[in-house]
Amino acid sequence: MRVAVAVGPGGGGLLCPLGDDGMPTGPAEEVADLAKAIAARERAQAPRWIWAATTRLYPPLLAAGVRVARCHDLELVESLLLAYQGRYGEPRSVRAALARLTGSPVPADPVAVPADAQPTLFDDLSDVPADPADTPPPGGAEPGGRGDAVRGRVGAGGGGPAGGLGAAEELAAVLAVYREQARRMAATEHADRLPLLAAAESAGGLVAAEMRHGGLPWRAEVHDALISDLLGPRPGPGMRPRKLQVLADRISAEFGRPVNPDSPAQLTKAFAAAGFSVPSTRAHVLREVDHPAVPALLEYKELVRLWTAHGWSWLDAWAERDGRFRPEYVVGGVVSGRWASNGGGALQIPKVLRRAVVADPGWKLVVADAAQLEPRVLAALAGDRAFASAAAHGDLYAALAHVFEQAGGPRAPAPHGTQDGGSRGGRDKAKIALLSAMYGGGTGDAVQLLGVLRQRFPQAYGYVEAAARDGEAGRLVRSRLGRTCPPPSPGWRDLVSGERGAAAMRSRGRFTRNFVVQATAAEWALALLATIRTHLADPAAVVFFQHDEVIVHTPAAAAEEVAGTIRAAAEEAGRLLFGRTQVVFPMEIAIVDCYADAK
DNA sequence: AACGGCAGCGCC
DNA sequence: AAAGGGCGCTGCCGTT
Repeated sequence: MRVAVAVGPGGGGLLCPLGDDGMPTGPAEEVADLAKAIAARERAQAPRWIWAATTRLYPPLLAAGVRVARCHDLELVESLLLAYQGRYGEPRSVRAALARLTGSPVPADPVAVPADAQPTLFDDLSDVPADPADTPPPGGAEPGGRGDAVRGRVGAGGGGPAGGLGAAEELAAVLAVYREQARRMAATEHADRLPLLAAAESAGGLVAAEMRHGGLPWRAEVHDALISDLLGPRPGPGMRPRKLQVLADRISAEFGRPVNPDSPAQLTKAFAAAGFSVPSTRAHVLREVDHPAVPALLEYKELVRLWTAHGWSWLDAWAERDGRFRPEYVVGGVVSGRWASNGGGALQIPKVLRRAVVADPGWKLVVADAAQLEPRVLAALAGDRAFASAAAHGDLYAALAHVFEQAGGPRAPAPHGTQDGGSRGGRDKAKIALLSAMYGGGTGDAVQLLGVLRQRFPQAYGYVEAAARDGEAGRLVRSRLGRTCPPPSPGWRDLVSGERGAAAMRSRGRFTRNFVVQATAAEWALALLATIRTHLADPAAVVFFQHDEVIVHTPAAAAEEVAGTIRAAAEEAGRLLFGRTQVVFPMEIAIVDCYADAK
């Protein structure tokens, strides 16, 4: 069962049931309260909702207390299909897709509206004024500030009517573009896979909106205590926290002159004056420099990072009064299909701050992490029997180390008594070899290990090698379900034939080599997330997702059950992508009160 | 004063 | 121990 949706003015809209062929089975129904109508149909039929963009449609539904199980997000799918066709970065809105279909001028995508300007009602495109002067920017933004974003959104309309689409036009566009997308998916050599990817991506859009709506539990007072302890009390405006000032003074004293530790240029000069020529002032470089300012400098770097990225201004901006952190997630924001985030650095929460992520009283956090996801994905992708059987159990790296040691013969005997079948050092080497194969590295020890990898696991090795060769030749590569890497940049072919062409060629090879694994891992994670979401019993909710890790916030009594749901979802994700495979995707799961207590 | 590139470092 | 892939965010610094 499928129902197409279009948004009208004043919270109303149009609903149109579709048959299996994607054609309407009857006339569209005009409804005065779209949220209410969708809620009723969701209860009765739980259809797949066909709509223009989850980012526009779903937040107001959530605000009205309405959740849906499934959708087809035309905008996200348009991106996937354009990429599949090698047409990266073209406008992906429904209006643009329709314009391509009808041969009319293609409007540029609207500039993203600021994250804090979320609509409280349905904003259909016809509500966007033709003249920005009609609408004062939210929050009374100063000229040249947020107002420009609003202007850009309207002005980007191109050939369409100035005010965008009315409900009837939007519905017509949704129907036409949906049918066209189905046709394009069916026409690919991955006709059975792209629809899976489309469904997973669309489900991702739903979870992303729900995660933003629900928020990650965040205890501002814990965060504050933590940074106050490390940095000293909150300083006045324009002042450094006390501990940073102490360190800065000590650094200057050790150099014998004032040095701004925030300035790489000043630091380089100061080191030069002291007789140390440093190529950069990165921490790992400075660690090797024998100068008395170094220890204070390293400590300063660590703390200043915490202060600037996650200090009190972060708390002011992001820790909401109801004890939640609500970042904006951007589904498919990374070309590999990983998510990006907008504001708050949601996908870069430092480990020390995980202390501030605490379950509500009577609730638990179920923190689940896919163990060694990318190498397992490679094993399943390549269909390498030997590699897959190494990945058929718990510790993949240990299993590989075992194989390596056998390959090495008497020269590298394994110490006895280790329970995982290989020495610690062997395991680390296996890990390095594998990461080198997937990332395109291969210096030092890794060269030799890569040779072993190639002999013992020719298909797995060959799989990433082939992806690298494709990239070096300027060709496209795809994930398991058909997500496609960008073509080389316009100047790339000239660059490659030029003087320093080899470097550019290898660089693209490393990118495509990694792409096939990273993008397939990302879609495995998407399938995991979607499956978890559909099997989660009501008050429990996914509150965080980061590449290969998911956190569910649940009433304590249901925590064990949630853990089971997650394990089952991991198996299901493997089946969805790879069918029958002996590769397993084990999850490391911790049931905790505080994120910092996981693993 | 505003903008963009870069350095540096946090996460996977 | 670092390197190899992907990001976001901040402050510095040169340019406009």
